[in-house]
Amino acid sequence: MSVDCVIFGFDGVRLNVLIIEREQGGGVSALPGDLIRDDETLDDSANRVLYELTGLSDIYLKQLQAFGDPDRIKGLQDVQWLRNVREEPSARVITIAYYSLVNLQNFSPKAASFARDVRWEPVYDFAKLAFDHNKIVDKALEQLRLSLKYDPLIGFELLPKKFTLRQLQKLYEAVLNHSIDKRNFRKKFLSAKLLKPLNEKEQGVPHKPAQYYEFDRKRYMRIKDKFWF
Amino acid sequence: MSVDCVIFGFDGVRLNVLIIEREQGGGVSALPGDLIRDDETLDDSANRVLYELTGLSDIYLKQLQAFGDPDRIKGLQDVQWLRNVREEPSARVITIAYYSLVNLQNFSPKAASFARDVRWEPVYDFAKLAFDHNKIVDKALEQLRLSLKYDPLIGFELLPKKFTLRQLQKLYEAVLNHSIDKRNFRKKFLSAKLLKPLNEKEQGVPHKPAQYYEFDRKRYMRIKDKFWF
DNA sequence: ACAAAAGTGTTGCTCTTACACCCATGG
DNA sequence: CCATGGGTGTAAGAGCAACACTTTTGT
Repeated sequence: MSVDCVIFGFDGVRLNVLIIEREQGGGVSALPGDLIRDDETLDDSANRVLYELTGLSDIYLKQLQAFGDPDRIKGLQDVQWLRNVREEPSARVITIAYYSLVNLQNFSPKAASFARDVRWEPVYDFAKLAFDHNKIVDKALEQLRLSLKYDPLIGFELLPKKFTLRQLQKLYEAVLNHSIDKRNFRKKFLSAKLLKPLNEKEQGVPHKPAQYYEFDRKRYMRIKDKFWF
Repeated sequence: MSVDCVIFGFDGVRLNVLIIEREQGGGVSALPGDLIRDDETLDDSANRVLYELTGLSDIYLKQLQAFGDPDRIKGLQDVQWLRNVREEPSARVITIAYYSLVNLQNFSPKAASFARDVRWEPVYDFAKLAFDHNKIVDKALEQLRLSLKYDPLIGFELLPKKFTLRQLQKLYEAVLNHSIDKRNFRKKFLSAKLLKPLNEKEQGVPHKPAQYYEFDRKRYMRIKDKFWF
């Protein structure tokens, strides 16, 4: 049994996914993932694997779902790679997928273990990944959209502490993949009172400087039930 | 690795869950579940296990999530039972939970394999189940409520082919666990045009007989996107 | 001066909620 | 005739979508 992690990162313009490149077997790209140990919970396992391969920690990972098609590890390149790395290369592997969102600037992943490289790839176009990892990314993206629609919290995970309304909107547009009316967007967030305006504005920008805000976590805690029921 | 199935059934008044009682180890109650075979998909596995233990088939099972706490099978009675039934009784077992909804009248479960009894238990009060199965039921119920709120389809799975608006409303009230205004409820469903009125009314009831309806699946297919986005 | 993004209100529409009475049937 | 649930409309408020112009800054 294994875990695989879909880590979404936002760079201010595009939504990205964290991809590793494997040492062995021709450098195929894949999601960070590895076998689960016998004595750890699933959540712990996901955190450990992510840390071992990319150096990232302190990321809140949410379980997505299990993928267990017996043929999911039967691709030619996949079989080759497994022969190099696993004790029982043809054993059936069910994987539990996790996903998370981070502000890309705050994390600098470093390849380790059997990863020879780690990088951010834009979600809307990237190449074939190992196993059924493309399917897993699709599912994670679908889940991400749903969550964002029904609960704004995860959106704030992707942004720096201080951010402008424009940044927040760009994020929504990148995830939902469609444009949003500026006035309506602002109205919605400002009336929800989830944002604390700071005494600070953008500097050195060639246009009217924007107000900085931060997320009001306490206020969110008080009203979050509303978003779900 | 195993699968466990949470099957919800509606009897017209209350929401129930399908529970089996095990042959060995003092007749502990549990969800229908068993080990996954090496050559089957997770979905196939869930269907097979449900069939083997209860005789039920042709039920659309949806994956809920994986449960993998290493301590989940360490209860005293659980360990005893595993010793009787499993080759490696102390091996770590991750389980993939599935859930589904059925009209209780249409299915008559029959205990088989290591189940010595199968029965429906009301969701809102039942005793301790084996392993972490109570936690699984809670999670499944939470998921069921969310689904029902955002997509009416699954509600119809729980009802007979012909049903009255009252039955439909009772179902919603049982699942969501709160009462709903009759007029608003009817308005909502009738204006969505998801119901086809039949040329048939209730008979022999000691009050004004109610109109029977059936679910308009074609119409649903045309407009279902609306419910999700 | 120009380019670029910030910031700001109103209107019509749709959806949701709250609420009370008469009707048809069986016993 | 009584008990039981079936069936019906309206009004107020909330939330959502569409839409255009002025302001501030750097170059």
